[in-house]
Amino acid sequence: MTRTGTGDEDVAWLDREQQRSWRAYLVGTTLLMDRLDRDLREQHQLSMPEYEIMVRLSEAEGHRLRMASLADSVSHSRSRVTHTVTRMERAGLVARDACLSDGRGVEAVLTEHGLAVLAEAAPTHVAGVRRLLVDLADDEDFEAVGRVFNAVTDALIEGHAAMDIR
Amino acid sequence: MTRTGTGDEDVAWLDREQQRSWRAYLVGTTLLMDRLDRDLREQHQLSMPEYEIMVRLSEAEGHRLRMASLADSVSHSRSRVTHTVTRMERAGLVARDACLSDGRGVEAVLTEHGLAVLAEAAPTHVAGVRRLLVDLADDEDFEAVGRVFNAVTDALIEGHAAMDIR
DNA sequence: GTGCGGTAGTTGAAGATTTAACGAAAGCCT
DNA sequence: AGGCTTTCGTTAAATCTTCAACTACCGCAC
Repeated sequence: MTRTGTGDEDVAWLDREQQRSWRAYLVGTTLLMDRLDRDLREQHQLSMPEYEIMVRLSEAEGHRLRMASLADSVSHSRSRVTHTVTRMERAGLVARDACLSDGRGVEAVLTEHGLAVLAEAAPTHVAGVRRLLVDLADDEDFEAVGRVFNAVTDALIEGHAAMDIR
Repeated sequence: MTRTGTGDEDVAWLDREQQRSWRAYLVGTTLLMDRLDRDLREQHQLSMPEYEIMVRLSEAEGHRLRMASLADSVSHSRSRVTHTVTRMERAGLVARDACLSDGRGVEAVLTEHGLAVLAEAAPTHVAGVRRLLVDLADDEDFEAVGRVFNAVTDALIEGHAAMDIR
């Protein structure tokens, strides 16, 4: 509002505590994702994005999902999902299937092998998430994390908020 | 402990609420980082990693830091920082300088131009962080995020604070 | 001093992601 | 039916990141 000459007066900077939280989040996220990804790769020859995709497929009807839904559910670009699924297909984790109801459509299906790999990977991955994140936080703090990032998601995806109001 | 045949009994899965928080965090982070990065690129021809590096340099003595410190402070690999700094050097944002006290060392220095670009980018970037994250959360919730990811960082970096367990 | 392990930083190739453009099929409107 | 627009998924190229060497230098032991 006032002017003193530095040019910063109208900028709503973060206060010291907010700054600290923001950086902790940035750095912590970098380290955490890095580590979880590395663990998955070393122990199960899977990347995080691949794992995420397998989880979504495993939860779907018939272990299959249209490419677009898959992309939306993990919030990755369609192109990215195309590439990831191609790699996974090559590894025998998923298969592609034409969509009967829509000539343009393609469905990704989790294979037997994919399901087996997921069943192996899930326990160690979840243990990592616990050990490196969930168990480090108070229950209340972790719930706060959930609230905050649900709000972020709502702000960045149209139609997401409506779904969650319940 | 007991066995019923599904094989899941010894696994400490996340409960419904934890699961929800974890996914919100994953998806929210993906969307948020994507968006902040996109905004920086469109408005200032900068990527998030580049911006992060400029912030660290701007806060350092003489606007300069050893490559290794820079890498540590943003939690990126040294190789990554080498590549990023090379690109930034090409863009005239930083310069490289030999380190006097250590023949192996290299210092990255923020140029005048780099400082000017940062001064332009910072307000809009911070505004985005506020609008898409900080202002969406209760103060207390955001502080919780800070606590959680400080704990994560402590757990993943030796010497950061950890090692008090055991 | 010499040797030796460790650290600093770079390099090039491989891998992953983004971007923009594209062909094919749907949906819609008349 | 015909034309127009949108959506689906893929592709190729550019960009960014990781990975595994590799050089150069430091520090310490002897």
